Amino acid sequence: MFLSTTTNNRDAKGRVSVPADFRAVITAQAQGRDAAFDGIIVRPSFSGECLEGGGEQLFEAYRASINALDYFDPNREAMEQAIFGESRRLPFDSGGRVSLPHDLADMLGFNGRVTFVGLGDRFEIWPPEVHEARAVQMRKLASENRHLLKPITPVMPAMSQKS
Amino acid sequence: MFLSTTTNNRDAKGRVSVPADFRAVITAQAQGRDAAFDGIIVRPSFSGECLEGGGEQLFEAYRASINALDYFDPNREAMEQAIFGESRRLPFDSGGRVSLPHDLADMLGFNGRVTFVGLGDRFEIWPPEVHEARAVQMRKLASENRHLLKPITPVMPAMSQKS
DNA sequence: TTGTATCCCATAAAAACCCATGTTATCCCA
DNA sequence: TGGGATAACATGGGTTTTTATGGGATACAA
Repeated sequence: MFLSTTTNNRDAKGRVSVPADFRAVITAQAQGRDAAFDGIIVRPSFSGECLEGGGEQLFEAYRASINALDYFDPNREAMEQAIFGESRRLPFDSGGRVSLPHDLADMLGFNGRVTFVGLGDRFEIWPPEVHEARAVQMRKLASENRHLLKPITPVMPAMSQKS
Repeated sequence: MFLSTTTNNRDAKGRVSVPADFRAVITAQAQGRDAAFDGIIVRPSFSGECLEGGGEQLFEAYRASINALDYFDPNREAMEQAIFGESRRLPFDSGGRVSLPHDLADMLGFNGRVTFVGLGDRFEIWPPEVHEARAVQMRKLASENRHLLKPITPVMPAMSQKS
């Protein structure tokens, strides 16, 4: 599960460190599957304001979801284009960095620093200022609607007490 | 189940001992799941006055709850941001401590001592003075409204006492 | 060449790890 | 039931490892 928010530098070569715990999540996902690719996959979000990213697992999930659509459904083609056509593999270098292509950086307005936001199954990459402004709003909205969150912690399966 | 209230020191390195019985709860939860992570996860509460924390189980429950929201519900994005984006994994060291990041400590006003309050499925972390003041009010409010508590003690299935 | 991507090495700061100690709680046994 | 032995816990400090980050050297393509 991707958690927390981290802001890292994007250097002159376009390289950015992927937060270590994100890397750990991806590496863990990579176990238990053929998993050749060591890196992240990103694509412009539907809103166009940020990049959406994850490991190969996330995009496998998208594939399964898209495969559930009818083969000749025009929406399917649109999804295929938007999800698969627009995404990029960004391999880790030896230090756990990826290089964020210039065209994507330009599109999103990255200038020096980028913010990784963990969102459970996936993460997003934002220009720090844009994210900060948005986070304030989201926090407010979430707080106002927190009743939507059902605290559904499962009852534990008979915790075995030792004698 | 997280129970009781404990106040521990936060040392110069930002380390705080998680109460031993809280650790026991988390360890017990960690059995019976893949459970790689050994530690707690915390995030600023909606009120912003304290940290809310729990084991990975709590946040899995949040995930399930959030997944139940419609994919394009703006509330869902807000929840993802507020819950996942703002939370942090705090791994235990060998002595059962976590290090409480400076930015969170500053945000909440921790200066040396922190209070863990068990709340059943989760716990909260407060500056001791703030918690103490609040506890008085809560106690009063709870007392005034104690009629809301249904007497739910289940009828015990004839507990067989020997001797 | 010139720009771009990849690989390797260096480093300061932060995080994780290891060991030590006083104090409290728990156990055991007479 | 008293009290000493034992274990568990909270806490401190030093050391090692990771992490984020920079820069140079190399390979490739436009």
